[in-house]
Amino acid sequence: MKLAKLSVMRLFQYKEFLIRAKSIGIKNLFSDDLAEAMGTTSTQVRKDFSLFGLSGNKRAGYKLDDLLAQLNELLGKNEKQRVVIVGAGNIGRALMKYEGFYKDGLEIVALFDSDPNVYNETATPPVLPLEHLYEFVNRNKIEVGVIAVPYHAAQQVLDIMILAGIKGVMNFAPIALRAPKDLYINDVNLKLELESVAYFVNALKRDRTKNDV
Amino acid sequence: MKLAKLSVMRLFQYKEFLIRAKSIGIKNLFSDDLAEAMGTTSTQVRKDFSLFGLSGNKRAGYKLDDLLAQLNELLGKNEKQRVVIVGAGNIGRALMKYEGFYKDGLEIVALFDSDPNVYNETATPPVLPLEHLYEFVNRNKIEVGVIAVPYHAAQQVLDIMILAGIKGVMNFAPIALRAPKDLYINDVNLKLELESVAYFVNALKRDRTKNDV
DNA sequence: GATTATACGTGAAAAGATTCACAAAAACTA
DNA sequence: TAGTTTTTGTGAATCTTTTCACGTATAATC
Repeated sequence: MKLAKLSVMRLFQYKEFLIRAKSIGIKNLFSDDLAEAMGTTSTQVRKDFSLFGLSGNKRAGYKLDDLLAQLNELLGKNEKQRVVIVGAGNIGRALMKYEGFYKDGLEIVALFDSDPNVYNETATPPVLPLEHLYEFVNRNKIEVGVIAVPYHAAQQVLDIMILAGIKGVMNFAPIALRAPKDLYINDVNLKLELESVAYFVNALKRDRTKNDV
Repeated sequence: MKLAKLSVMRLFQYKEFLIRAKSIGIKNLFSDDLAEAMGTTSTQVRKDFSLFGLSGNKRAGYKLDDLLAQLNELLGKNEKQRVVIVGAGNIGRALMKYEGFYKDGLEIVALFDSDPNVYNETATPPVLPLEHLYEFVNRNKIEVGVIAVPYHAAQQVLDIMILAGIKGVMNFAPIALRAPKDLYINDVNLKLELESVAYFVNALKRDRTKNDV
């Protein structure tokens, strides 16, 4: 299957919305309703569905339960995915504490750090010494990892992850990591995202004042 | 100017790399070096530069100091941008504690929350009651805000921000916000990002086993 | 049961982003 | 200083994603 990354991301969002819609008793909906809720267009919604073979009923739209079942099948709700986080700093701990993961099949099973002051083997999830990363991942067959360490340590951590069998990484370190291409890397750079907001605010302001003249 | 969002984001990343390169004594470099460091191509680098009128020297590449000066000019390093964060939960506090912002022109001037237990007016940045958001933003002419509240509160917070004069928002709430189109919104959905990693790991695995048969 | 209205599904067109290909400028060489 | 090499800068081509346009199925109405 082609990796239609943006469509997949939207499918997850549709799913999220459908779960909420279900919880308030909605049984049927149209692509327009989804589009409206997601800030996109009904065509986009239907195109995404079309790409992945999700279908509804002409004239009557979609049955929420059916659609949700199809999405869960497609997005793999049933396969629980265990995740390790490396770096127990601000971001690592924020992710750890986020309760929303579990119900969607994501389980944070351990954090790792190089600072002995933060070790806590009895917590859930435990915070373990970085030296145990390889063995832990390897033994427990973990496939997804989060890198939340300073940039100078990130490549090193990734190399261990790869050796240990990790197949997909969410990377918060602001650096381009080297990896074999069968590893899936998702870079998330929060500073960059915030900087870009500041930039566009300024850019739009400049634009506006220029046009006023 | 056209909003070439992806190019702008890359420009910020080039800048980040240049700062590091400068700190280890590099004086000149080629588009190839930048590309290599960023995991992209030299053509992409030059195209980005071309789009924004950044130029170097044929055959001799780029003088690091010149390039950095041009980037700072373009990306507005000099204009300090003050930011408020609404929501003093895990993500809000993680951002607050991140020290990397300040040196790049971003200053977190206050957090806001609805929970009296987290108020702390004397801290830096202070954590203030949500009711003060409008007045604070309005009085201090803040233009950038971060929404790090649960999804059901996000629209309400945004509405206040808009009234108070905010022009750009980084939104961590997993919901499509309604806003006039002169407001710049950057949605960041961490759960979605992690879910998608898990999805692609599974998808690639399925693919691989299928091809092995 | 025939007619009509509505919303889906999807090729085709458009828009947006990346890569190609090469002319031209600058530095180095002899 | 003439010739060669290297790297930039950018139109054109390609690839990707989104939007358009419309045929078709289905529910509702008469």
